Amino acid sequence: MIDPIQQQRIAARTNQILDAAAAVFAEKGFHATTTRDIARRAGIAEGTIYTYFTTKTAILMGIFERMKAVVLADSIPLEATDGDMPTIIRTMLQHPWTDLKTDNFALFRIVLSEMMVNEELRGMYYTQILEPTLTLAETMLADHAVRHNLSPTALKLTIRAVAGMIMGLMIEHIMGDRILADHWDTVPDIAADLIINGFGT
Amino acid sequence: MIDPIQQQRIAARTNQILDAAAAVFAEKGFHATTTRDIARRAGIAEGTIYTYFTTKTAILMGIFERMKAVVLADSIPLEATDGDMPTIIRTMLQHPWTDLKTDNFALFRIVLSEMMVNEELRGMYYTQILEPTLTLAETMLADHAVRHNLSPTALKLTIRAVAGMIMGLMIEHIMGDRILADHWDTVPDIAADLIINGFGT
Amino acid sequence: MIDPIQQQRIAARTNQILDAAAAVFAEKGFHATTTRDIARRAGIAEGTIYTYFTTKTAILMGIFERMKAVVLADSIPLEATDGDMPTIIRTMLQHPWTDLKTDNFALFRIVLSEMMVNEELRGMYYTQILEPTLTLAETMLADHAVRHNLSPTALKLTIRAVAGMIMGLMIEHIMGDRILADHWDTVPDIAADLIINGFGT
Amino acid sequence: MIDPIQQQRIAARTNQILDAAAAVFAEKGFHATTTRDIARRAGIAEGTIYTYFTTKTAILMGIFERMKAVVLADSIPLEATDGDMPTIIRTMLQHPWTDLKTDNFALFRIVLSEMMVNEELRGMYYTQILEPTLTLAETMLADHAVRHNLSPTALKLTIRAVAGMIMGLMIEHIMGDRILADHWDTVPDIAADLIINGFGT
DNA sequence: AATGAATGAGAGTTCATTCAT
DNA sequence: AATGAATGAACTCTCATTCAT
Repeated sequence: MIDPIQQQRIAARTNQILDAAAAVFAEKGFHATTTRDIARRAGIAEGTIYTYFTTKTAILMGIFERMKAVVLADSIPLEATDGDMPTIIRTMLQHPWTDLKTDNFALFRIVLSEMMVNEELRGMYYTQILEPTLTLAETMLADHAVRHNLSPTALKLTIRAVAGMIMGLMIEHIMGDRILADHWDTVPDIAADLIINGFGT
Repeated sequence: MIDPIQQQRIAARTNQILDAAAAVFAEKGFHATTTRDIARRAGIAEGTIYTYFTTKTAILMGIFERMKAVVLADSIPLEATDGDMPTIIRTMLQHPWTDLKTDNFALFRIVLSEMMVNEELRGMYYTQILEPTLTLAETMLADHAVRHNLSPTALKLTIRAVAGMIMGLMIEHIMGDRILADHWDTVPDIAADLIINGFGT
Repeated sequence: MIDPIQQQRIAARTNQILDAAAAVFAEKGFHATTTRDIARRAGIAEGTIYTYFTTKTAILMGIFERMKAVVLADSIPLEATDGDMPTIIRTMLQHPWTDLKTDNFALFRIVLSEMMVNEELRGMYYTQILEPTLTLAETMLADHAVRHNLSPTALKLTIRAVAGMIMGLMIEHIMGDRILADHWDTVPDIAADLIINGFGT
Repeated sequence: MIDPIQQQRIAARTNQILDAAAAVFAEKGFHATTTRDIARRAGIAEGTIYTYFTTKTAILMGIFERMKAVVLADSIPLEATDGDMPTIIRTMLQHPWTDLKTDNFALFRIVLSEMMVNEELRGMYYTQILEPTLTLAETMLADHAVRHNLSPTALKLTIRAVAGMIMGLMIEHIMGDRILADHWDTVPDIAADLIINGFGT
């Protein structure tokens, strides 16, 4: 019933298309990219795409799925920090950096763009990535919150603020900010310091 | 040379179109909206749009210009905080909230989406809104940085982190986060507290 | 009933529009010219055009009418040649040259272009200009035909060949032929010589 | 690398579209014809046109190319006249007649019309058809010119007059002249006689 | 499974013409 | 009579998707 060789072939083609699409999307954006562009880049016929994907949007979903896999794979180390607050924060902050320092940055731009507009994609991102991450953080920082008399809601909001900071910094970078571009590697440290110690009064 | 009545009529029609476009864009997104949709919503003929805008994209730019006007008008109070750090931070954080609590939220989504993909719009946002805001903040916090032995670069990065946090929180809200939706009014306080005092160790 | 001042005003406006239209048509062609172009050039409002012309095509007709007036005015000298064959031929050949050496050349291009496609205009040209001219020539050359044993039909065809030569030379000029451009003034003489004496065997 | 079956299919479709376009253009003119008209006439979808032509104008160019091929193919016999003046003239005059006696006549009208207005097309016609033809004639009549003491320039102008006569006669025919229509077959003889012997004094 | 030609709905935009002022 | 904003039909061209081979 399940032919593993078949499956491999399918997976290979699927990835081939996803790679091509990711490359062209990153260059031109989702809407400006035609299925013809994708096919050409993948070195296949336009029609072949539709053997593996029902829709141009489905390709974007596919790209998203792969990104998700990467992100989730990376959140394992977070579970190994074992309670030490500064380490937890630092780890939280450093991850997205590692993931996106590669060429995925341009792609993130596209996915984010489409996410703002496509409810389904937005839902997928929230349910499958953002929410689990936030929940994980809540769990890990629960003790700390108790120690510091932080209400559960306050904790949740704080965590959202931290997560938001990460996302916001990436967007500012995308916007073309030179300062962030020039000191991108030190950003996690600065951010971690800010989060832990505050800016002072 | 300048007929004020004419100008008013032009301004009125322009705004009428902008309002209609904003509404439809917010509902369906920029690409999914047709010029026909806009015309219908505005109660005018499709061709009339092109008396006031050269291009569908120009309408989006027009929307952006109006948003800019609002944002800049609101940044005046920031200059009146007169050096008190907590007040500065709190003011910085509270503004976007005021601006966007209305229906502009959905619109912000669209503009952001297009910004990720449209270089011109991105440039406009960065040059005309983000950069001036960041620069203003730098000026206001310069003294504080000196007192706390913060290098100019560290200050710049910190400010970017704070600004990023604001933007990130809005995006998380857009993503559909219930916690943020339910406690949206207390977010500025929580965020300000986090920035000023830190999360602790 | 007939107010002469009114009529003058109307004639003036009509000509103003016709001048403007002729100029723009000559530059950009009939289809590429918009009523807006014409209005701008004439220094009037777009709507005003329709007080004097029912249609954009009607303007072209108007231009044609004025050209006709010029051409017919010029054919008077032809009647004064008084039978001398070489003079007749030379006169026939020289006229169009005089008319078109001015800026009308570009305009002729446009009218010809539209004539090829617009039956009404074509008919007007044939009935009001070409046919009368051919008939006039037939009358004037009737004696000569008899003397040379030329059948009436042969005469008619010969006349059409001569008239065709004139038109064809103008078209070749329009096509951009350098030789004709450089020796445009001597063309009537060469042509007359060819018609009268022939090219030889 | 070159698949002959593919090429045939492409050529077939291209011609199918060209035929349809030629027919509709001839009926309604270039501008009055819509791509929809062409598609309908060709029995294909509108979009299919654009697999074979980049532009509506490109279709006109394609038609022109085919006309060119016909004309050039027909100019071979001219080279075989072997110096005999009357034969040369007669051959020169008879050719266009053969080419255009079919339904191409209406089409010639359209191409001419557009040529008056479209610089590119005009250039193509001049460089690829008219100029080569004129040059060929110059070569063939060089000896004759010398014998009759005709300067090179006079020869060139004379040839242009003859070529112009042909074109002019066709235009007069297009204009609806009954005489030419009724005696179209004898026109080349009359014209040749006129050219060779002249009209007399 | 792969191809790529064919499809046709639909998009943005133009512009001759109308009409309220 | 003059204006010029408004109109909306109509245009060319694009492109995601289908389907015969």
